[in-house]
Amino acid sequence: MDSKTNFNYSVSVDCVIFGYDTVDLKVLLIKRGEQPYINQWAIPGDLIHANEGIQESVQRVLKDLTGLSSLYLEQVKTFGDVGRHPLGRVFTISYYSLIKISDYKLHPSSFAKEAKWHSVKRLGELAFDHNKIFAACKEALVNSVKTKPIGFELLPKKFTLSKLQSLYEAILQEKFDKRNFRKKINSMGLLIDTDEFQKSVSHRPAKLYKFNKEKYEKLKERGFSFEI
Amino acid sequence: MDSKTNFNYSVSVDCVIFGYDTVDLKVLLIKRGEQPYINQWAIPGDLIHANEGIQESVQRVLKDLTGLSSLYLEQVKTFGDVGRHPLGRVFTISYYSLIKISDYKLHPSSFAKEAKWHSVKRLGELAFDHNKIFAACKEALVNSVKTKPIGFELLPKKFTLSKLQSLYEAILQEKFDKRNFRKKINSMGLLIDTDEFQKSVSHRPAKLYKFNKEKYEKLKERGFSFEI
DNA sequence: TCAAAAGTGTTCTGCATACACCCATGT
DNA sequence: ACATGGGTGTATGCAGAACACTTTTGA
Repeated sequence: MDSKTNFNYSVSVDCVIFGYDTVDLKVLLIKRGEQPYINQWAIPGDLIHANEGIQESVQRVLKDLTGLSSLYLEQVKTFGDVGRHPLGRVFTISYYSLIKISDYKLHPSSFAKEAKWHSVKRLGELAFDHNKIFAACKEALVNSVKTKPIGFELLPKKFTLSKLQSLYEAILQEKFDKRNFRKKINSMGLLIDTDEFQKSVSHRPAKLYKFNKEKYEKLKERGFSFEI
Repeated sequence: MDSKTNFNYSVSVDCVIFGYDTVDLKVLLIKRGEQPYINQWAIPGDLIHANEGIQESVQRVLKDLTGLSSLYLEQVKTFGDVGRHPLGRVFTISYYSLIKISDYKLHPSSFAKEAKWHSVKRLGELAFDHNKIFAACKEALVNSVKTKPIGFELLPKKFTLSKLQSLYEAILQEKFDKRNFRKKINSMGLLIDTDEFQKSVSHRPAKLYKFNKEKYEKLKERGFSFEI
């Protein structure tokens, strides 16, 4: 730390953006338009600017790419293997975030030429060490989806209990019993029963619920812990 | 990423070293011998060298300071607020580690003039943003101590069930019922009953146990999950 | 004989699990 | 009328929580 000669590394953020579309957990990837790894899919990211905090930087990347702010953003892990970037020593701080796919439009001012939602089940080989980064972020998502009601954020404002269950099944890759799932959700008392129903479905229409975020915040303060 | 002009940041590792001494959970801090924050207590750390991986770097710091390798090492979070270091943009990747206090000696070749174990209950104001770093690492320790048998690593090879209980109580800041605690530990079947007992204690001598690490590894592979 | 910690079982309660049938709607 | 998913209750087992007395040793 004695001289300026130590200041010769670069630091970026990479942001694994998760979304959900009634079937599958998805991740938003960009196709690289330049070397290295040209034309390969990659996790969106950028170098951290000089006067920008880490989280600010992630939010900028996300906003540039999607026009959206994240519903949820969490730092996961920092990667910095010696050879991970051909141009020099680049550390990358990985985050994951959640957005609603239905809100998403590829943003015109984006730095990415092409961006696409990929099912998390079938990712090919990504640029750099991005497969490792993805795996770490996926694991972090799974962990916090079990202990925080962030899953709700991926659904439309009003949703049915079956949709909620499908979402958890997609993320956790595990089937749940319908009655037990509903029992657990109900016992938490975090849903508001709108008195609306699905329309024009060719079966008995399901009730629509909203997530009661205020109540969750209050319960949390009193030591309530969410668990699925 | 177009030119070398982006390579002007610095990256360090900070390592929160936890130990336990029959009463209290402790953390090893060093007293800074230079500006900034001269004479304040700080979490040991160092800049990452050019040809060194992140984890390698943490291990070097730990070895230089204590002469020991860590029994456990885990990356926690990266800090990089714009103003956190007066000399420039310095990111720090924080780790926590566990060592046995009884094995520890201040290493002669150490870069630290003074190092001392502090009870985690009474830390004063630390250098830089080290109070924030400490808090994050403490939380990470608590989380993994509940789900991995890393607590065992902090005790002598042979220990009594009461010592084990005290350790968990110190780390988790929570009292346990003696019978229920023993029941749970026994039901996991991870202890080897040495047929030895404490000596020259002025009360009924307690049985000594060893941790059965091999068995734990096997059980883990079969899906066993440790939980306290 | 006293002080100090070791050691030991049972009861109760609540939560997770397993499980099968009727209901409302569109076609 | 049929196909499709929506919606509901009960019985069982297991694990966590509460709880008090006897034992062994050194001083």
